[in-house]
Amino acid sequence: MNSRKVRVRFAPSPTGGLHLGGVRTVLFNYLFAKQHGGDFILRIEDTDQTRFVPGAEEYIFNTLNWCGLVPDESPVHGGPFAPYRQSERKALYRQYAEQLVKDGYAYYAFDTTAELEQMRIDFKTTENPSPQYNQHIRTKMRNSLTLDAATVAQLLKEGAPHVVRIKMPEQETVHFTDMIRGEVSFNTSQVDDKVLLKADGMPTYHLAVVVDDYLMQVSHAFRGEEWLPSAPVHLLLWKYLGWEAEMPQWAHLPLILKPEGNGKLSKRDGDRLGFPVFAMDWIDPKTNELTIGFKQRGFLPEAFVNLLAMLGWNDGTDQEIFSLKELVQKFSMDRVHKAGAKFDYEKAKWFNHEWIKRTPARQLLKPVRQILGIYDPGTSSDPVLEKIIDLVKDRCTLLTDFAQQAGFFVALPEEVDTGAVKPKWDVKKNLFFTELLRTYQLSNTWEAASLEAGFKELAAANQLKPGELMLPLRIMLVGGKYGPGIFDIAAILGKEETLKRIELTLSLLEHP
RNA sequence: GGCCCGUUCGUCUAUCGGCUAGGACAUCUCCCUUUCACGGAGGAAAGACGGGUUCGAUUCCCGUACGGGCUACCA
Repeated sequence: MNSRKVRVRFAPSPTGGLHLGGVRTVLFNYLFAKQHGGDFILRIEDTDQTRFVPGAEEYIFNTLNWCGLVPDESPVHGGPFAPYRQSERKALYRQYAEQLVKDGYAYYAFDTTAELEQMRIDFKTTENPSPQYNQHIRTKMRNSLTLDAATVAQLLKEGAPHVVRIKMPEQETVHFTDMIRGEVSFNTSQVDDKVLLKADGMPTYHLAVVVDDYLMQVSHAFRGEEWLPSAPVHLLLWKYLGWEAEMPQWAHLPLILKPEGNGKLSKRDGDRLGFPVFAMDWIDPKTNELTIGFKQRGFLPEAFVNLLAMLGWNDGTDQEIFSLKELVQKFSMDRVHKAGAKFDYEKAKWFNHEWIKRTPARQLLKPVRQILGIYDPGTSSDPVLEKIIDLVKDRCTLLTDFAQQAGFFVALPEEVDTGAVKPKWDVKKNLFFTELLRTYQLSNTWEAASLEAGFKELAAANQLKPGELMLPLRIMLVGGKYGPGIFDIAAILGKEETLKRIELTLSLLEHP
């Protein structure tokens, strides 16, 4: 076993928004690192210039920041193993690729794209619909294994475009112990000769991940299950490069699946089913298309992190609500599931609701101000807003729900649903409210209990049932059939505002 | 097609050989609430299939079925 310091890395490619699965990988990396007093490092895998999307790297940082998963080392934070962008480490990879060729573990391949395509057509059969560049095919292609040394030297000298491919051994069994799956093994004759170094001199993921993990002294490598089939390539590379003793421990995380049907969760599913799959809003600079994020949908970062953690992990008890701090304490790799989990947006919203309920009003001040559009503390002071938040937060599942649940406190209702009272509206009720106006006008105190008492007294005097009058009052103050106790609302609204709204609606009901 | 991984209520999951199979979301019923929610009580709901091993299998092994992933000079 190695006693090295724990160092884990998350290495996204900047090709778009960070989706649920991506953030969960970050989370598990982070939790494991922090739990062991280790480092969580962020590396950017931007070796594919054709897919690189400007702005994506910054977006990744913003997401990590919002979630509270700040790396110890990264392209922006710096660190002892800089640079952390693969595009800036380009020169490094070539030398290792050459070393592999020299040692006979890899070879140059000069095949053109067209030749490769032709090969896939020529060797395609019903039994083998997708022929691979493997130990059989390579003997029929143009590479340093089939060409004589002089020709190869000449081609290289001429600068002929070429790639470096790993030479997979025949009939060897490669096996390793996955932290989640246990013993996993592969027969090398089943895996193809993957490209290690591309014609443009950039490494593929296979070479880069091994070289960088080695150089950056990564001790544990967590990634999605979709990487499992290429694990033998990486294992062999560690061995061929002579670094076997330093190889990190692997963990392949289960996939997050789409809610209906089967398959990996994709951005499309979110669009189709109406829920976010990205942590934060993502605008594709190529298409200008906006994909809504969990943040903008009204999720608290605590809830988002919590829901992600529970998608594939639990602590063995019935507890479901965990703070990030608690997760760091209780997380354990051996309780991560093997099977993929379908994403359930309803449950996700439940997590958010729980977090809104248990977050102190103070901490909700900022997001609520943003949603209500009141940035000026003068409009509504913090203490008042805190009172409002405490009154309504139980009925808010998303932060955006505060718009409806609390909007009427800070502004006149946009729409007053007079239709809800009009059918039963009559002279007696009109009279009652006119009198109520006078009573409230004269009252010295202005708090919920006395307002309610006065209301009921007056109702009795007019021989009306309070129940019939509460809804009209609610419509007057709130505008609709929702919100907390009506006298609590009136108390916060204040005398002037309350009377104003009653008068306003009263005239609306009289002169439609 | 090949290789790899997986399989407990509709969904997320507990169970590390003794199970009347527990919890949560969703759903249904009732209570609370003179709005809408929150909340409370309760109901319905699961071990893919077939073989072993064992006194005993959801749990261990094998096979089958089903699902998923990979099969690019993408990660």
